[in-house]
Amino acid sequence: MLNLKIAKIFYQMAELYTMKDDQFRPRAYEKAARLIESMEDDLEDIYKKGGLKGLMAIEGVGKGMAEHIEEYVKTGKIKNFEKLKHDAPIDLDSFSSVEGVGPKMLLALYKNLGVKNIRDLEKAARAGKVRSLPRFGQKSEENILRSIALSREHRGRFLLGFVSPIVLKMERELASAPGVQNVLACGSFRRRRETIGDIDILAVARPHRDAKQGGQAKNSRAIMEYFCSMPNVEKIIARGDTKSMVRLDIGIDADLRVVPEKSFGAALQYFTGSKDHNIELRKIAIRQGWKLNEYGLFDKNDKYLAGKTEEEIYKKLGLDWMAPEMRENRGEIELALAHKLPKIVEYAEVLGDLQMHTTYSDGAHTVEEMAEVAQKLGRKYIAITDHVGHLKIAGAMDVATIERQWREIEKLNKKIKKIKILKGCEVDINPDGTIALPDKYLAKFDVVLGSIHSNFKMSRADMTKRLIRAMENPHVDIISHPTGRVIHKRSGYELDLEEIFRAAARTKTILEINSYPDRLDLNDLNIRRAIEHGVKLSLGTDSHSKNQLHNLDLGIAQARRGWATKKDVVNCMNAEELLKFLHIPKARL
DNA sequence: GCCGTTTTCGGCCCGACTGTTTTCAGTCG
Repeated sequence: MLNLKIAKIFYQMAELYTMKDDQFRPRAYEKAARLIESMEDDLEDIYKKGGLKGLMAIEGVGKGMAEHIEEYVKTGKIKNFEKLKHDAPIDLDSFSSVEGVGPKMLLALYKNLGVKNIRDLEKAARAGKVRSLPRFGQKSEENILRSIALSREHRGRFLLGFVSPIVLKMERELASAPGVQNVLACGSFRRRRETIGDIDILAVARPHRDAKQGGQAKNSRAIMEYFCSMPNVEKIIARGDTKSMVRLDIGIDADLRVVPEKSFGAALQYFTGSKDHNIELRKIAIRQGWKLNEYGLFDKNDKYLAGKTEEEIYKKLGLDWMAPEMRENRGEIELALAHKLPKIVEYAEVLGDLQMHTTYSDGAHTVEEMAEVAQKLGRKYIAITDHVGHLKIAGAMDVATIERQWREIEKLNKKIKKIKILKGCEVDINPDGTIALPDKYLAKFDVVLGSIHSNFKMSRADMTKRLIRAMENPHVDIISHPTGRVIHKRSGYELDLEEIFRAAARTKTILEINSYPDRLDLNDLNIRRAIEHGVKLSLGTDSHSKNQLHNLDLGIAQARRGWATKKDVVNCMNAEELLKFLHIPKARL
C-alpha cells in the first residue's frame, strides 16, 4: 500500500515549498496528500491498471504529481523531493506531531540554531536559545516544550483508521498464502482501540498431507517465509517457525504467530487481550485449579479442556463470550460471569451517517457523489452538514447558498430512492454560547450540529457555560466532536464533562461520536459516562470526501467500546423514526 | 501544482488566534 507513504512525502513537500515561500504549491500538495491518505484504493494498483491517466483521475492529482507517483513506483524515490530535502535537511517526520511548530518556524530554527530534529529543538529550547531569535520569545519557547512533551506521550502509536486498511490487506494476503488455514489480526486492532502500537496477526497452518508428524511445522515455515517477504516489510526483526516479527515500511511492527488448530481460540483470546482482561481471566482459571495460556485451557493434570474457539474457553470458565471491543477489564468480566453483559450495538444496526461536508463548503465531492457512495456502503440515510457561520476558510454557506442546497437535496431525494438525504448543517458556537445562525433558519434544517471551531483556550468554567448555552438552544440537535480533542495533536478544550453530560440529558441534546480517524470524539470512556447519564449519541464520519465515508465503522467501534446499545445510538433508528425524533421539541421529549 | 458553465492562462476559500510586536508573521482550521 503506497498511499500513506506518498501522502507523507506530499505533506513534507508542502512544508518544504512553504519554506521556499511558494504561494500555491503547498496547498496543492497538501490537498492531494489529504485525499490520498484517506483513499481505500492502492495508488500502485491504480497506476498499474490505468497508468498516469488513472492517477490523474484522482481529485487533486494532476500531471506533475502523477509523475511523482510513477517515479516512486519505479524507483522508490522522488527526485524533486530529494532536492527539496537537500536544501533544508530537517527531519520533518519527527516534527509532524508537534503542534504549533510549522515550516517557517522550523526553517528559522534550522538556519539560526542548526535544529534538525525534535531532540535538537528540545535542547535549544531548554537552553533558552529559542527565545533570543527574532519573533520568538519566552512564551513560544514554553509552548514548544509543551508540544514536544505532548507529542512524545503518543510516540509509536498509530491511528486505527490509518493502519486498518494495511492490516486488512495483510490479513487478506496471508489468508491466500500457501499453507494457511485461518488468519486473523488480534491485539489492540481487534479491540479497535483508537491507536495501535503494533500489529498482532495469528494464523493456523493447514495440516500437511505428506507427513503425519511435523507436517504442520513445514507449512508453518512456509507461512513465515511468505510473511517475511511481503512487499511492505522493511526489516525482519525476528524470524522463527511459529513466531516472527517485522518492521513495516510505515514504521509499525507486525508480529505473526502460527498455532495449531486446536489452539486457535485460545491464541485468539490470549493475543487479543487486553493484558488486564487476560490476567483476570487467568485468575478465574486458577480458582478452578486450571491453567489458561495461548495454547488452551488445561486442568491440573495438563489435560486439554478447551481452546479451539474463544466461545468454548469463556463458557468453560463460566463467562458469556463478549466482543473484543469490551475486553479492557472495565467491569465486563463481572457482568459476563453474572450473564448480564449489555447487548452492544452491532455494525449492521447503524443505518445512517449524520455528518459530512460537500462542495457547498469545504468538502471535495458533491451531494450526489456523497449520496451514491454512502448508498453503496449500505447507508439508508445521510445528513449533509456543510459549515454555517464564521468558518470562512471552510467555505461556510450563506443563506442563499443554504437554500440552493436544500433545493438540490429535494431534487436528489426524488431521484435517488435508495437513500434518504437529510438537510443538515454544522454551525459554529460563538464564544458566548450563542449560535452563529438565527433561529428562524436553524428551525428549517432536519438536523443541526453545533460545533466549537474557535476560541479553544477559554477557562474550564467559561467553556462549560458556552457549550451548555448552545445545548439550551432548542434547534441544536447534536453537539459535534464535543471535547475537541485531536489524537496525537491536542487534548480537548477545558471542560467539565459531568456538567456537560447532565446538561445534555436535561436539554435532550444528542452528543456526537465523531468518526473521523484522529477525532473519535467522544471517546470510549466518555461514551460510557454519557450513556450512564442517559444521553443519546449520534455517529457522523465528518467526511470531507467520498473516500472517507467508510470511517463510520471507526465510530461504531468506539460506541461498542463504550458499551453503547442500539437504543443509545440515534443512527439505529430508520430515517422516518429519526426525523420524527428530531422534530419533537427538545424540552418536551 | 491544480483546475476550468469565467477553460490552456490566471486564478488559487480567508478569518481568528497567538505571540511577537506597535503592524505583522506564523499557524490552524
